[in-house]
Order: sequence, then C-alpha cells, then structure tokens
Amino acid sequence: MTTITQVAKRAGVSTKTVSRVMSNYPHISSKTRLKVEEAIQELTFAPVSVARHLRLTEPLSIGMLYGDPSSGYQARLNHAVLKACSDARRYLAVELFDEAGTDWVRQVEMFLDRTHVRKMILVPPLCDSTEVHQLLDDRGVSYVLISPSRAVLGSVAITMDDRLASKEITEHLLALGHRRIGHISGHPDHVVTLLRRQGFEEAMARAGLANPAHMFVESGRFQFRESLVSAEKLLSAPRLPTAIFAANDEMASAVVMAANRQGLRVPDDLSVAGFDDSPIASAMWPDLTTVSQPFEAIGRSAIETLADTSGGPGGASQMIVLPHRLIMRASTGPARTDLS
Amino acid sequence: MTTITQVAKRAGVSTKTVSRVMSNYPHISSKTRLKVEEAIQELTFAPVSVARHLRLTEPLSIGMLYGDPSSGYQARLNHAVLKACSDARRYLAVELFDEAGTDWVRQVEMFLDRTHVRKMILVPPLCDSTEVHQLLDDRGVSYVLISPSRAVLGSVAITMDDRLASKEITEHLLALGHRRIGHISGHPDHVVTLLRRQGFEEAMARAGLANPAHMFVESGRFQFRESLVSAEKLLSAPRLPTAIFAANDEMASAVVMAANRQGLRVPDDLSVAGFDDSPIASAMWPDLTTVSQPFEAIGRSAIETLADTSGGPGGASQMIVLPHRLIMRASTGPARTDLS
DNA sequence: TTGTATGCGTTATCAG
DNA sequence: CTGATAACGCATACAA
Repeated sequence: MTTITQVAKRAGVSTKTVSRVMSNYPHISSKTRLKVEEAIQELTFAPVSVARHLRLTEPLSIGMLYGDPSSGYQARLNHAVLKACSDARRYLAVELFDEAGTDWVRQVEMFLDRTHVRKMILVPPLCDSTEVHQLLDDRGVSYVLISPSRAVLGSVAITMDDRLASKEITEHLLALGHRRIGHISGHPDHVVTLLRRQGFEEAMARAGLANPAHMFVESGRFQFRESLVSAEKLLSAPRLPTAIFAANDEMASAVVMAANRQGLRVPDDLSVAGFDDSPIASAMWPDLTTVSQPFEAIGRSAIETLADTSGGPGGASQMIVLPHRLIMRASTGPARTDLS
Repeated sequence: MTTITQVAKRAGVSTKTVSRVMSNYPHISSKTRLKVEEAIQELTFAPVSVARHLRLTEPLSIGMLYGDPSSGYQARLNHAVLKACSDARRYLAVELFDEAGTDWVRQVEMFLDRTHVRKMILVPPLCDSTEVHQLLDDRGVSYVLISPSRAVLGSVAITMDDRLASKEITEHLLALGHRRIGHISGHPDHVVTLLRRQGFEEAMARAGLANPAHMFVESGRFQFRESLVSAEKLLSAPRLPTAIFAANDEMASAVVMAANRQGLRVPDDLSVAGFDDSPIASAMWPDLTTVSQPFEAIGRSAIETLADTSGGPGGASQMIVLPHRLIMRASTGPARTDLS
C-alpha cells in the first residue's frame, strides 16, 4: 500500500505538497509538480478515499437508498447513477432500505450517520416523503429528487415529461393513419398513470377523436396479466381498434400476445406501442415501438446538480425535465385502409 | 453529529468501551453494557463508517466490480449481495468497470487502492480473468468467484448446478407424459449453454429417448429473436414436439409466441419451460415453468465466505453449489394423449 | 511557493 | 473487565 508519505519522501517534498498536487492546487512550481507526479506514477499512488472523507469538508460521496429490488426501473437508474459517479470521480454509497418498515426517517438518519454523506439522491418512493425532506433540510444535507410525484419547494427535481411523451407516441400512431386507438393505462396509484393517459387523450382530442367511437381506455395496472384481460376486452369489441398504446412495455407485450391469440398480426392488423424501453421491448418480436426514458441523462444531471450545490439546501426550486426519445420499431405500422 | 466521545462521556466510560459495545465484544459487564447502550440510544449514535475503516485491521467493506449494465442477472445479483451485506452489517463498495477496456487488472488495482477493500466478489466475466486472480493473490486480497467458467485452484467458487437443474426440468416434462421434446440452447460461448444442454440430453437418454425421433435441439443464442426462428423450425416439423425446454426465459417466451402464431395453445398443445425465473417468466401468460437461480443464497454465501476468511487467500479450493428451485407454473401440462 | 503540526472519529495496543 | 494513548492516511491552519 502506497501512502502519501511515501510519495512525499520519494519526491523529496512534504505530504502537504503531494496533497496539493492531488487536488490541483494552482500555486505550485511546475518543477515540484513534475517531481511529485513522477513519484505518484512510480509508486502507483491512489489516495485512500476513506481517509480523505474523514478529513474533507466537502465529501466526495453521494448517498442513495432504494427499496424495490425487483424493479427494472431501479436497476437501470442505479447503473446510470453509478456511471455518472464514475465519470465525475465521485463515490456512491448505496444501500437498501426497508420500504415496508415504517420508520423511513430513522433509516435515512442512520444511513447519514454511518456514511457521512451530505448529498443524497432520492428516488421513488423515498423522494415523496415530506418527513425525509424535513430531516435532510434540518441536517443541511442537499438532495435531488428523481421523478417525484410532485415538486417540492426549495429543491431540485429531475424528471421527464411523461405527458408529452405519451402525446407524441399517440401522434405517431395518428400519423400512421390510425383512427380507432386503445389505451391501456397503469396502476391508479402511480402519478405517471394519469400523465400518460392525459397525453394520450390530449392527442386524441386534438385529432377530434376523443369520443367513444374512436378512443378506448382500459386499466392494466402496469401488469402483464391485467393487461392481457384488458387487451382481450378491447379486441373483442364490435369495432376493433387498429392500434393500442399501453402505458408500459410489459403491458404492451401482453397486447401482442392477446392479438396473436385472436389471430391478429402485429403490426399488420394491429399496431402496438409501449412505454419505458425496458429490456422486454427489444427482446420480443415484433420489437416494440416505445419511449426511452433518459436514464443516463438523469443520472448525470443528478450528480452534476449535487456537485454544484456549493451551499446547503434551501436553494431555489427547480424542475429539470430531460428529453425522452421515441423509439420506432416493428410493432407499429400504417393502418390498414380496408379497415379504417 | 454524535461521536463516540460524547457517548463515552454520557455513559461515564472510555471510548474504547463504547467501541467494544458497538462491536459486540463478549467480555464486558452487563451493567456497563447497559449504561452504554442507553447512552447510544439517547444520543442516537451511529459510528461513522469511514473512520472505522481507517483504523480497522479487518475491513468491513467488500468490493464488487461489474460491467454489463443491461444484464438482469447482474441486477438481481447486486440486490442479493447488497441484502446480504446489510444483514451481515458489512458495506459494499460497488463500482462499474469498463468491460471493453483491456486493462482489467489496472482497473481492479485502482479500485483496490481507492476503496481499501481487501475482500472482493468476482462476478462474470471478471471471475474468469487469471490476471486478476494473480493481482489479488499478490496483494493478499481474498475473493470469491460467482459462477466462474471453471474452478480456480486455491479459491472459493459459488455456483449452482445448471446441468442437474436442466435434467430435472426435463424429467418433469417426461413425467407429464411428454415424449417428443425440443431444446433451444443458449449462446455457444457461455459455459452454461453446454451444461444445460447436457442436462437435457442426459434426462432424455435415461428415458431412452435420445434419438432424432424424440429429441430435437436448436440454438437460440439466449436471444428472443433467434429463439423465435428456432421455435418456428421445431414447430413446422412433420411430427411436432409436445414440449420445448428453452435454456432461458427470454427464449421460452419466444417459444410461446411462436406457438400462438401457429395456433397452438400453451400448455394444451405445447408445454414450454424456461430457465432463470427472470421477471418475464411471471409477467407473461401462461407464466413459465422455470428454474429459479438461488440469488439470495449466492449473495449470502459470498458474504459469509468472505467474512470467515480469517487469513488471506491461498486456502483450499472449494466449490459451493447452491440448490436451485424448480418453479412449476402454467406453461407446462400433461401431454395430450391423442398426439403422443 | 513550501513545510510543520494538528486533528478528523475510530479502533489497536498494552497496561492496569 | 476497563482505560489511556497512539495510530490509521490524509487535509488544513498556520508559519516560514
């Protein structure tokens, strides 16, 4: 193990000077800097992060707690945040918390004490806990909210525009000539359920199709099986929709399965669109037209925001809306004119 | 921020005694312990982990590096390891590494220096790098291998028995009366591909069905689309198989889709089994009969193994094989007698 | 521009 | 069973 002392000895300078070089202190003679850098190279010195953290006023670690294990959403977010940390030379202290346990505040509190982090990323559902916000404010810990249900005064939220994305994907279907379109919506408890449905309805309304003859909505609760039932209902109506937009990919894949069962071909007889660009979307055939959540950008933006926060919290409220991406794939196609 | 000194003062003991209580040191009078515990409660003291790490001879942190972001496998393993750490009061230092970068050793080296960890969990593909093993041995870092391609002399590997599981799932199909069974195998570069295929073939051989009239094998490369093609090939043969076992769930779901397209009902006309118990297995309908990898056990076992390693590496080679679980769901059923 | 001395919060050593 | 003191590796006043 190489320590700063050894480097100092090797370079013939004091530890402080080595420290200065490591942290890019400007006022340092280029000769000294060179010597030190050489020594660092030769001894392959890397500062031990725990020791820095103990002394540092502005810690380099950022904390994140998450609950739901099975969530593909969380897995992808984790990865994006980890990547962003790596790029920004920060460290992520990530731990699980017990979502079922009622004492969220206590759990966060202990996490803060243990890890010493003074910056946190709050993901759903933790980002919606007023008590947790209070705790962090009291402790002077700055934080960003990822996709919170509602904006929180004095803090930064990072999210995407679900309503707009849904509107756009519906407009895409309309542009393909579809006039009778179904929507399978998510779980009523999730905020995005409403937003995605609103986007759909808004697009239909603009096209003058917001009426029972053209617009059909069923609930799928974000689940495959519920969606299968809903899709079968939509596909057994006297006049079939020619396209169905489901509020997530899992439900969209159920729609494809329901269609196949009825002998309908996707996209020839029925266009199907999803949301999320989850792994399943590209794993199935036809692969799904869907919306890609900007995970990478969200991660990067979260780290940047936290890195910038020079002072504590209590800054201006801010809502950073990151651009999503529509992904056109094989599950959507032009409406059949003979049916329209 | 509460420190150990404050707790000590409050309890009227030395800091060392508080430290002893925190780490469950056995030889301590119950009266003293009680006093200290009270003080800890009252001041809500939580030891700062970085400070402990700086002093501790046996670090409580365990390192893990992983590459592939999109992998559902890795996401579930991450979670299991994190859970195990939490239960064992250990901390996980997890970072991404650049799988595409050639200098794996250098990356591991820097990670070691930064984090100070002296125990590591090596997951695929890092667990198969001889150079990395060498580095860790040289540095006296102990490590466990998760599902390595081959055993490594002098180190502990944790894995499951893919061959046995495949054999069992095939036997399950045989027990249901199926005689003509297809197998869709994985990517030829993965070790498990061979193992899972062997298990299948072994079961068929035992049943006296290892011949072209009863046993069909196609490659699916672990991908949905490849599997779809393979399944269509199997389902367009003159004599159809009555069951298909795919080497992962993604491919199995492709089989279900192919069957639906041909107007075959699952499981009435065709039984389908998968492998992995990935989210998709329970998200589809019929939900998949599959094999559940023992993620939780793997995580726990890895942490326990590392926690036990009193000395450095160089212990005896050991292969810990954890029991998997067969999950019977709706995608498999009795063979139709009129077809058999 | 550089060096010295001190302390971050905790545990290890060694003595009581 | 308990306590005083040094030390972990690094960064920061303060001094030079």
